[in-house]
Amino acid sequence: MHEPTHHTLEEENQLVQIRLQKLEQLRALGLDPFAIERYEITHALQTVHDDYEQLEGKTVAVAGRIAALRKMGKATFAHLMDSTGKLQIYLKADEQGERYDLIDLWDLGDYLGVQGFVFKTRTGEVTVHVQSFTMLAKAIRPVPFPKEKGEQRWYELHDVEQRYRQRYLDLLVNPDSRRRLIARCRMVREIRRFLDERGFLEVETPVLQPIAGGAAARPFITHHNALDREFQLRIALELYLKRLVIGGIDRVYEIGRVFRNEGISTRHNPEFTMLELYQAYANLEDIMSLVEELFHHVAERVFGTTVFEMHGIRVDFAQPWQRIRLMDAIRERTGLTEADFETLERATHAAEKVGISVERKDTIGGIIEKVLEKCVAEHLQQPTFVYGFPIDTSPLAKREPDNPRFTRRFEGYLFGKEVANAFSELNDPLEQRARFEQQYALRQAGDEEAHPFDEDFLLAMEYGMPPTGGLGIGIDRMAMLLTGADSIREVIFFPQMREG
RNA sequence: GAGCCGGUAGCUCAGUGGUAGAGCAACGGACUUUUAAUCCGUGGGUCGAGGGUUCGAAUCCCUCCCGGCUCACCA
Repeated sequence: MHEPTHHTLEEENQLVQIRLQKLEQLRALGLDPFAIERYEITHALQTVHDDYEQLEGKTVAVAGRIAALRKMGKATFAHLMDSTGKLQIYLKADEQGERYDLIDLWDLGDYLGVQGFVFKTRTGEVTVHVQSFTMLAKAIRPVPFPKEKGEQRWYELHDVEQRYRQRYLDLLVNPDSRRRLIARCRMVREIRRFLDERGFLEVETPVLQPIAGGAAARPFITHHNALDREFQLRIALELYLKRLVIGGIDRVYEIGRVFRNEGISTRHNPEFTMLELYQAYANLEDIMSLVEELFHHVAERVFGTTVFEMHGIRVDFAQPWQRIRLMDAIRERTGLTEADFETLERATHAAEKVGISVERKDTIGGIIEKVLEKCVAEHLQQPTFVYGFPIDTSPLAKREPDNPRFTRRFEGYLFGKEVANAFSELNDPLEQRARFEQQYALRQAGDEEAHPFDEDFLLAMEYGMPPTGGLGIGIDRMAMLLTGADSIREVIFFPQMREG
């Protein structure tokens, strides 16, 4: 634990000192900006542009941050910014009288409320001719608003570290960041809307779990003082949602944070957002259709198009996804066949032939999935369902009836990256017990990420679980692909950072 | 965890052994339809931190911190 660092503003630089002095002057004049509680606005800034025809000559009240300030003697122009956009304001000295000098106490970043009439300058820009104004709050640190001309920007906040650590500044001054992060929020909203329309119930399940199961990953561990026992932070939503299906909630989903105690990279944040849904009486093909419709819906509703492009590849979510059996995809790309993976020895040999190093803990299925990741995934640019995953890496999925080494499981790929994972859920409690036992054996053999044995979940399944289709989607990854972000940190407001 | 690159003014960046710089921002002045406003002037720095080499270090060496990219585990 580190003691928090306390700064005193007196120690800060002259830019802060000057703003503090301006604040004092305002207070001395009885205009303390921090005493203001409310300012009644008639319009958001963008709506003044949108409704200019009706508003011309009319009086409006608007508010926002000062994002640009151009004082030219006895006339002053400024731009206010709010969450909808920007609007220019105009003040004249002879109309304002003594109050005109208050402009000298304005800084970029301050909040201003103004009342005035709407007009267009001779260069055609919609502007509010200010009659009265009030400072609503003051920024005592300089906000790095860039210089702008049209779409061009100068002196923009580029420093990646500062953009992540002080995301509020990034949001204020970098429109691309703002658009991308808001798009992610709207995606989540549209996913909810899509599922709600189809009769799914959104639920919340425990984050603190006795045994974090449902995926292969190392958990975070925490401690409950009153119970004096250890809990793990969830690594997946799966096993609790299935308990709810057993409890009669036939269509259920959760969008929630899960936690995996693993490395941080451009594609990994220790806490990330998962969507998992379960639909009783649905099979794998039903879930494929659901995924197709979900992406179509989100694309259209959030981005207004079904066509997306990344690195020169165009995809269209109005089209059905391609479907290919995993072992067929591997054969197409490597020439390796199912027979090459019959035994661990042969599978190891086959993997090494295509340049993949096999670790001791790898199972046959693990090796097959490595071949998928290394040799096949990058070719799956168009939306594609790869189905028929090995049984030993899919301990919660039903077997394929005619090929028991593989399961009724698919992964959805897009632009070469995995975006969805779905099973026809295993609902046979006897087989589920046997699968957990296999995972337990792997764990005993040193695989820390093998699925834990969950006796309480088995108990639930023994009371009867319907045939069920299930789906998991990494929301952050989905947001990266649809917004064209190269790093997961660009689609998470506050990504994990080391202590700075 | 490994390799490569980076950290200099509020912001964006120059500066590779010899007095710490530029643009924007700030401050003072001029300017009543500007819009990267313009013009004149002024102030502003723990050069990520610590140690070392040297007459002299932002610069060379070592250690550490933080970030980026690539790789490995994974979603």
